[in-house]
Amino acid sequence: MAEAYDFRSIEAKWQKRWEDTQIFLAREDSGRTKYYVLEMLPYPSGDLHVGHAKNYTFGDVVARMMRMLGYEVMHPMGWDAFGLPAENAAIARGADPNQWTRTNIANMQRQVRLMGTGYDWSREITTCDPEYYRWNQWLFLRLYEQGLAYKREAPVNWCPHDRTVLANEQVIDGRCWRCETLVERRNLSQWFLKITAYAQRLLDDLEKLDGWPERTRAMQRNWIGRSEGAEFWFAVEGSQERISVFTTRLDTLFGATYVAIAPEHPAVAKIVTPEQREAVARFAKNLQSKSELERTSLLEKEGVPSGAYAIHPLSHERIPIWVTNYVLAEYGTGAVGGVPAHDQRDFEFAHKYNLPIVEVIVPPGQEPSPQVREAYIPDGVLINSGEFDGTTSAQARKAIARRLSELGVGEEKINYKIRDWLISRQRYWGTPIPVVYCERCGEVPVPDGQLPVRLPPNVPITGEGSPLARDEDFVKTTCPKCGGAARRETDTMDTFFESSWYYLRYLDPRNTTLPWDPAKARYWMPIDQYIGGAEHAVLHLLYSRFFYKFFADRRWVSGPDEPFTRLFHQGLVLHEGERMSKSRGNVVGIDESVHQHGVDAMRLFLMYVTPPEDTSDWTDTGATGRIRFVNRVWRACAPYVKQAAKVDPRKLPEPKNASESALLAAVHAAAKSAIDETVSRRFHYNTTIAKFDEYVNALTVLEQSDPNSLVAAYAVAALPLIMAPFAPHIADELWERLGHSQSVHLEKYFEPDARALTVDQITLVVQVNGKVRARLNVAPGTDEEQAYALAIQQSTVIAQLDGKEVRKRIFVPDKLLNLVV
RNA sequence: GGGGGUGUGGCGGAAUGGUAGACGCAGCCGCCUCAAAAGCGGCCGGGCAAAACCCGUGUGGGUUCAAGUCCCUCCACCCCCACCA
Repeated sequence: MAEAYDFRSIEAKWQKRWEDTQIFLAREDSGRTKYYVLEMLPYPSGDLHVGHAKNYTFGDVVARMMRMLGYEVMHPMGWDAFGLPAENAAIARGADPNQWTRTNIANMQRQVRLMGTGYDWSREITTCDPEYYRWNQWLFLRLYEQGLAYKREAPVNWCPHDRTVLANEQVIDGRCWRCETLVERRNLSQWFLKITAYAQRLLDDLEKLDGWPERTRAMQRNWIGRSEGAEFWFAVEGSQERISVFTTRLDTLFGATYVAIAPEHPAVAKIVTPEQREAVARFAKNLQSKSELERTSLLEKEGVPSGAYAIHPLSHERIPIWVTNYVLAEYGTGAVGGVPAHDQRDFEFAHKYNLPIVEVIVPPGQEPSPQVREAYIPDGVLINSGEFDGTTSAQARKAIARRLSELGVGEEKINYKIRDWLISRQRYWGTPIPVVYCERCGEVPVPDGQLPVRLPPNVPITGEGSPLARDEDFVKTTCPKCGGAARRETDTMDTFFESSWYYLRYLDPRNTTLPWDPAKARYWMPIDQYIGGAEHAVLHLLYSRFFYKFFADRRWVSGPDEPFTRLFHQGLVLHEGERMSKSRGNVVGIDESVHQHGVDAMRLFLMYVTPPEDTSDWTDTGATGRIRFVNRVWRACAPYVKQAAKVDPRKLPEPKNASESALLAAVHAAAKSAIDETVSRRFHYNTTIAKFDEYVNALTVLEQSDPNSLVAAYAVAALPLIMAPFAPHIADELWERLGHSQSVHLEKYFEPDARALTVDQITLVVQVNGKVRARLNVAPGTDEEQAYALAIQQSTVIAQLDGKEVRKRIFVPDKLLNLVV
């Protein structure tokens, strides 16, 4: 093999070979311990770039390592194929969404194969296949039966550009997460999933997920947003209405000098006085015309008096009710007690409208302020609070809650920020919601036997209104209950529905009677290592946890009721320091990169440039370094292949000299690093690949001094085993040239031997008062006395000791000797 | 405002409390070559002519025989959430 390394033909050869021999199939009956590693399934947007490559390469290295370490590895791939871009392509250039999606999938399949990733393709799924989405519908019906899927009218987020509603999780800074259009509020009748029923469990179980990044757990905690407080009501003077409010600061209750209420609150219409009716209506209308963003980013708090008065539940004082722009209709009860002295927002509002400011909390041992200039937020001691004066905030919260409860006007309460998950979309390219509306029977779920409710082809997509609603052939149906005329639901499901359970379908992708066989879930679940972007922290990852808990409650899965034991967020890939984007024209595509550098070099570069969780920067010069490495491997191995073919890489040779033991140590250190980074789940393969460099460097050194070295031949024989998960193509090619008939990827991983890692000379550091003064080359195991005797002969040490007495010696075997004087 | 995180050469980064800067990129010098590319060898934190010595992991302190690493202070930057009552 004197020829130069031709990565193009060799990589293509092995990709075909792996596929033909199906070496990556996952089975349940191997008797091995299972390991399920999964990258979040991609949306088939058209082309893969090196950012995708980093993600899939990382998962593939982990999968190949675990397989060689003796696990039965599940590593599947699929396509998250429903969604807006297909439909937008249809609107923009008349493409058929199905055709558009299928074309993209075909191209991306080709590219994924081009990367040499070892997937079990027999389990591939595509979520827009009727055989997939029928199980979406089936699961929806099970949720419906349990009261966890329901329809109601509610103020929802409406994206005027995409002409659909959005889940709360899909509104980012008041804008649509896809097109960044300002989102509007609309009252619409929509389907929801009752994720709030699982709020507490979703929160509590975050504690168990110690294999997740802390920031992701923190984000979910914040999103669920539990707060402990109390709910109580104000009577409205001269009315039967009561205004309920939620507060976490019941200790400040006596400081409430007004009630603030959201304009959308249903009580507003009932309590507003005739004189104020017009002003309130105008205020509400003005506010409604504003987008969510304009509304929530308003700095100025404004309001109008309703004209009505509330009665304070304890002091029985009469306080005004104001309709304001700063109380959220969707959180808590939509109304709050205004406590200007102890809440900055209330302070600003009261200041503007000259409402009274009553101080009720002071720091312990302090007098009330002569003039309140800003809200005092911390806990303290109560004043101006009747019988509660002198108690601490913490005591007062309990005591006041008790009193309100005795009076029957309130109680302690836990509130969550999380809302139910809105899944209706007024779009075409999604799973039809399996419900019909019958004039006689009302809302009727489609029976299982009639699934799937198929998405009709050739529906014109103009972007105006729900496309399915215009397809009369689809809409007109008969009632499953009475057989009478009925109309189908024309909304489709949020695509996060299908991605909340797809990892279970991989386990049993061709099952025609159930979405998956619970026995298969018992073997494979939970997912041992999940890999994907941090942007899904509260969308996909929270929805999936919710679904999985529902499945666990139904006993469709067993074991822990969390689907993802360990989670890893890979970092972005930049290009020369900039974010890759089509508009910048700086996207580094897979085809281009593979053609230029080869797959192995690309994989090595992506794993080498940073630890996988960090942002990495694709630079052509950096990638060049890994091409050099691949070529170096080839050149360094070439002269030894003949000899290495006769050497057993599992049998440790005896080194004859220092270069040989250095190479031997480098070989074993490289394997040890690969194993350590994998089993520790740290995955810092950048350090492993650095050790590959040292491996090949040591081999090159030996090659020049001793072309017949047996240790060098051994290093060449072992190299494919050690590098296989990282550079799978060149590894298999070398393995074959060494005379092996079976793929190296089916071999057991190389086992590092501690004996090889011990070298005959170590550097022992001599410190004086903690500063390094000399380095001794000694045999490992040199004891303290020997080391000391050598150390005090060193001129640099003598100079530092300068006749002073050595008060203390610290000796760390094979590491250092510190002399304290 | 709340939460999470990060600060190490020109750059990416390495370092179970124990030799700071492994490995690579860029750069510089040399060998090879008619020449270039590739390859091979060497240098590469700062100060000094310099082995020695001094300084050096955002800042200031502390713990320790020993701190990039542990604790506290401050500074800077990044990410997420946010009139959430």
